[in-house]
Amino acid sequence: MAEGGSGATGGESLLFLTDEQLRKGIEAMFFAYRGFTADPDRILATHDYGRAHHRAVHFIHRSPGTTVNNLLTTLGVTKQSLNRVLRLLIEDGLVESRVGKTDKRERHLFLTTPGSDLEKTLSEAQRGRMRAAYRAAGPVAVAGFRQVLEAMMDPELRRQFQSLKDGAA
Amino acid sequence: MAEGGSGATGGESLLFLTDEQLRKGIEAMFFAYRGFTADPDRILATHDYGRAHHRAVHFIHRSPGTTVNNLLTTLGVTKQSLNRVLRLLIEDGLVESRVGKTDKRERHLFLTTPGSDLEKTLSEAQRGRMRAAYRAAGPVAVAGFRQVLEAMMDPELRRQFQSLKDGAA
DNA sequence: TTGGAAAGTCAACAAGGCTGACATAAAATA
DNA sequence: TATTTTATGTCAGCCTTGTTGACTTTCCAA
Repeated sequence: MAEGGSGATGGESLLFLTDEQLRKGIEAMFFAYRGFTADPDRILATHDYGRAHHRAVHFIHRSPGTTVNNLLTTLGVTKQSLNRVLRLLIEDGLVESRVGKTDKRERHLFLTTPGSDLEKTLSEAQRGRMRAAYRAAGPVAVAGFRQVLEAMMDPELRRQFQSLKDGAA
Repeated sequence: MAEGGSGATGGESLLFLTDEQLRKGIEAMFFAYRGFTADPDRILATHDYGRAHHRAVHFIHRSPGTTVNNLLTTLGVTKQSLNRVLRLLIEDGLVESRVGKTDKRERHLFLTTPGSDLEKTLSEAQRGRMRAAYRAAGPVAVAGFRQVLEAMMDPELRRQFQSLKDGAA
């Protein structure tokens, strides 16, 4: 209230830490996350998969050969929960699970060609929205966006995110 | 890859629209959202409520006297789904439902004192993290954060968000 | 060599989405 | 006035995706 209503946030003064500003940030996260997942969700629905499958496929693509254990740390779910998702993806031939060479308890996960295709479709859709948002907001805003998001993560997740950020391949 | 690794995003050039940058933004959203919900989730767990209850309580606090129909548009769920949540909150005495004066079909929703208390606890926790992130990133970053989030919303949700932003009381 | 830890799987349950069908009351309209 | 539409609530049943508990296989270290 009593806000003038110039730009998106004002943001020049100390005002950006009022409860009101924080509440707006919270609601913005809520609504933006809905948009963020909307496009992949639509695609997934036509394939009888859900968000959980998307996340698995994304991170297997991101780190081919990752183990189940790695993956469930990244995703923050229980192994039982992940297992259900993986089982279906493997049955459907989107993911391949290879027994570890040095440690036979481990399963290394890879996308098959159809798995890669789905990943591509999903990430294209999601990147499309992201690209539009980035373009609309401009590089300075994007840098700020990323800074705030990183600061919002739990420290452990932030470390994980940062190690994913540049590294690997 | 081949990124130099100076700031969070680089962000000065056209680089901010590469697929790699977009992928990082996507993963940042994912991990940040986990942080965003972590604190309230912990509190809710001790009260036998879930995220759905939090969302209802938040928006009833935000717009006291709102109708069921308004609320389910805002939340983007079905009335059956919302009803299950509201029924429990009303039973537990956190929410009060008053028959509309002008239109007696409508139910207007209000937080009771205990409902307000829970809302306060939850939003304090969530604002705490938000405040820390805002403080760490600074006002310019915050402005950018908000710009990108708004650009990411579905147009209809964006309108809704913007009308909530300053308006009402 | 044996006992514990680690990785993964199976089973069962809960939360919270969803659809469909139906009831009621009130409002709007023909 | 009679009919239709709107707002809400409720029952039943389904699905996804979390959870815990119990179990097997494998590895490693005492």
